[in-house]
Amino acid sequence: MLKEERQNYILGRIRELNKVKSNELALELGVSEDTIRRDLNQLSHNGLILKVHGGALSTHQKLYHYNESSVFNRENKVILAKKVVSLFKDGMTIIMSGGTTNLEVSLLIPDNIKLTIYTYSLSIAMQLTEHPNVDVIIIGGKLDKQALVTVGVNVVKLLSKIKADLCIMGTSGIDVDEGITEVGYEVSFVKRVMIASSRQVVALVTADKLNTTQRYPVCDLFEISKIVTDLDPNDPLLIPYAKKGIEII
Amino acid sequence: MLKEERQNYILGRIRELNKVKSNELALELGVSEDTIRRDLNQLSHNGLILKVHGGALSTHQKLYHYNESSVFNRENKVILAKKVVSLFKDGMTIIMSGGTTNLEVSLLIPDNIKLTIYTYSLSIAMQLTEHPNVDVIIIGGKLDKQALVTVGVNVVKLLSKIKADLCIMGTSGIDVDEGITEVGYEVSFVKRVMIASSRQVVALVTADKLNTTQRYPVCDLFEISKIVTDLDPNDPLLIPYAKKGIEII
DNA sequence: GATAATTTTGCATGAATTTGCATTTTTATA
DNA sequence: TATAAAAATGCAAATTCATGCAAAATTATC
Repeated sequence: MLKEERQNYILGRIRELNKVKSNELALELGVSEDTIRRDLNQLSHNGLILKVHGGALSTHQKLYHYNESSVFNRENKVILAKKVVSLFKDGMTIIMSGGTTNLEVSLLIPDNIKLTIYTYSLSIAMQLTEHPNVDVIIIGGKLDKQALVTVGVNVVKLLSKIKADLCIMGTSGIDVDEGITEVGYEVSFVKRVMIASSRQVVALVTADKLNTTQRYPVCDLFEISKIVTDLDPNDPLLIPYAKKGIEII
Repeated sequence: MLKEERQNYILGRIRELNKVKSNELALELGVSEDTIRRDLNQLSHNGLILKVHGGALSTHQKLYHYNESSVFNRENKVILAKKVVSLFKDGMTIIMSGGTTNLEVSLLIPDNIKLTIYTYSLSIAMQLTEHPNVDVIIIGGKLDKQALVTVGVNVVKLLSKIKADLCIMGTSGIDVDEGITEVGYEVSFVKRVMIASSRQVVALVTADKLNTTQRYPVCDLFEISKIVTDLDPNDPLLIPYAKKGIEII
């Protein structure tokens, strides 16, 4: 058995098990542990695996880890996110805003669906790298370290050139009369551009945002086509919105 | 079960439960409590968890956490990274390429230094959000999920418009005659543009990359001004490069 | 195809790592 | 303060590792 052949076998083994032990490989392949060690060192040297005492691990261990417990009100956001992903159809081009609700959405996209997603959120982009069939396009610009999103004129300029099927937009405030409003001016501006670039707008609204108003206006209710909440679609709180002709999910 | 495997399990457990108890882990994993304690101490030492009497707690309120143990050859990269940050002066504009060496650099930038950093690496951008005085500008584009960097024509177009003081560039191969070379065509192209946009180019070279050549040429040696390695600057391996007039650090 | 050069492999040695246990010290809590 | 659980410490056994070296296998060259 050739060296390369053996090393390919080891790589395959690591891909399937995520780890290998030197002594087991030596037995499996009928060579000395020294040889295995040398193989592992070479593979590790090429960055293909991670050598550890006693064997090796897959390097495909994530460099960054998502910390579920730091998401506020997570259960409700998951309920909401599940409804959102049901709107996704194969081949769609989608713009996603930032926020932890959208982050949950990106976690729940089924593996088999093919999408192109534009986002200016670092966290969402990071999360989407785990999805096998989503093409991610990051909208670059100056990074807001607090919100982990890019902001500024470049973001607006880039967004305005996109043509998307769907805009999945987190909200800070929504009200029957005032429409959708935002805390920050910059974000409100970006969201207006997102809306203009999308055929359909879906507003993500957790119950605590209903009937609240923030400082900066984003858009009137008639500009959005769907509201997704963590409530039952027939909840009385939602009736005024349904009456405006918006589909409630 | 390998030690690292066990520690990964513990980390996973903490992520999902927010806390673990030593005695329970010992039972779950079939090892002594001493071993668990040693694991917890090591993880705690790396800042990944918070060790407490009886077990450990999750530390990070952060949404994403950097996993140091998955970086290959980390000790040497840290040595190298320390030298790199010594080149940073207040007010500089810097372009940083991707790669784990540069990731270590971004970890080690002193808090008091003010910089503007352009990067197309998601991991580096994420890391830099922890720095109080660095303005981060993300170069957007299609995301390469493997390398966690943006690629494509947009990246090139945006890079070519930047004027930076310093370009901190990871390398895949460097050779006295062949200059700097890269594994992938796309990356080699991006690096050429980075170089053209910077007043000074600093090449990051771990010892194992010295005198190796990859498939795609990036630039000749005379185009770079400094080489930073994890070796002693007077190491005989580096003499041929010094003779070409490149400063070795 | 023969021969030389190079690479690969297995083994011996001592060093280093990992682990569990016994003992002592510290901590949490009633 | 008393008590039990947990932690620190030192130690020994088992395993793994790095290194040098010679034999074996592979590759290159004629």
